[in-house]
Amino acid sequence: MGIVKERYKMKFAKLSVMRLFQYKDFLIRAKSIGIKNLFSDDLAEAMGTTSTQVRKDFSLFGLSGNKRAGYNIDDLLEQLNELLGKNEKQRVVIVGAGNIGRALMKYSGFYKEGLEIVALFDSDINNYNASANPPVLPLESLYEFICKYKIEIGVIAVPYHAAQQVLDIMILAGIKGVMNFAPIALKSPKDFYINDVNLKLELESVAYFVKALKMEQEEQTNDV
Amino acid sequence: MGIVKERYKMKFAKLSVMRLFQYKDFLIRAKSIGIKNLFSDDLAEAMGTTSTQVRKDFSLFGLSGNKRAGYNIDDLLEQLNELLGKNEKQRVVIVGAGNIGRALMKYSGFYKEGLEIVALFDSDINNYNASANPPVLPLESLYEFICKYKIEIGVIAVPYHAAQQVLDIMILAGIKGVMNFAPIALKSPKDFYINDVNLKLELESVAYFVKALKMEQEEQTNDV
DNA sequence: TAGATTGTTAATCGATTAACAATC
DNA sequence: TAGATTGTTAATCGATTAACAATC
Repeated sequence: MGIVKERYKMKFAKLSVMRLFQYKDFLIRAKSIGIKNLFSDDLAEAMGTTSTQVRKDFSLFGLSGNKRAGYNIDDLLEQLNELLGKNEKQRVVIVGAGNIGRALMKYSGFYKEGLEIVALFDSDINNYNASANPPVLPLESLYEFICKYKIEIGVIAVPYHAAQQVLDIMILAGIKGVMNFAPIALKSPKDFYINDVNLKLELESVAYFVKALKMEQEEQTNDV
Repeated sequence: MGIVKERYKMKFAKLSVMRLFQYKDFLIRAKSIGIKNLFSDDLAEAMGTTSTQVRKDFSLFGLSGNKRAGYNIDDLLEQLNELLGKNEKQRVVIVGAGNIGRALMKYSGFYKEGLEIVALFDSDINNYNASANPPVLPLESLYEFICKYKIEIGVIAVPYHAAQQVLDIMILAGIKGVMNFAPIALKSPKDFYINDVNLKLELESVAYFVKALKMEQEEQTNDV
């Protein structure tokens, strides 16, 4: 138990943690088609990374394999589940029932990862649907709901001018971390985790690098 | 002209480029309320970063200010527009007319950044709508459409089992870079840019760090 | 001028990659 | 055993941060 706790460190990079979740997803699929063991090479190939990266990640989190047979999928999955928290379910609320909010809501894979989206909240009365699963509730009931069900994770999928307000309510009600889609630098206490996801910037960066690629190719052509 | 070309380098990190787009958005808003000049400190504050970071980013891309008056918004915007390509419009196709595809489609801010979403494609006949703006077209017409309009940027918002197929068509038709929402390591030529966005992993990582925060706090309590 | 700010160089930090010893 | 694989240490790479000279 002490060892497990020891492993939970904030210092771990988001990217390492995300890769762990990816390994886990792949292992589940591999297991479902009857595979029992895997080498770091196999995992690396499937994920588009290197075997060194895989072993480094595992080593960082204290996951170990076997020098002859690689990694036993059952063992690894058990450790990953404990580490990534499949066992204790974590409940999530989504604020904003637009396309982004709905996209996450519809994703069915969270439940088996220990995440449960328990409700959406919206300010538009036309979107309310208390009997849906998950229900879409009025924004006014957000604070009470979070308190009542002791929710700790939130998703902010509202327009940017409403985001800080929503976050403030969440913080007050006891949420400990959010995924934020609003394009704004939110203010929060330092023991609060914010993961900003800005889809506009992600697409714009693609446009930039496509242009950069073209420039490079033109330059090479000119050099000849 | 040579100088501008020189600035377009693949080596620049995605994060720096994304920050440039953010600076630009903020500058546009600042300008719209009548501000003429800004210090790196002001920009940093608005973006939740540091003035050193701002100046470093600018320096990297050859953007300069003034030791007394900071940065002139008009000048800076002009340079950023040239650098980030507001001038030559780039057209984008989105494949997958689900919630993610629609979320991007509905976003109205792309046009003024030089990006134009010209069409969505879907395999479900119920989603077709050729007269919408942008139109939703059958997947079968993707290849022809890309060729005809010389599209260079794509968004892959389809289920993971269809993603590689869609990408292969895109590559064949002349697309140079994509934003990929499918949770799969796509294969592509090396002069092709892929920006993977995995919303599931982003949310799961929040769950992890919330748990990690709690563990740390418990540990501190125990230490007393 | 004195003070404030930029722009750059150097230092630090962190993540990835390479090298390789251990060992099954 | 010989060969293959893990796990770790060291090297590299890249990005952020600190320090500070230049200068308006």
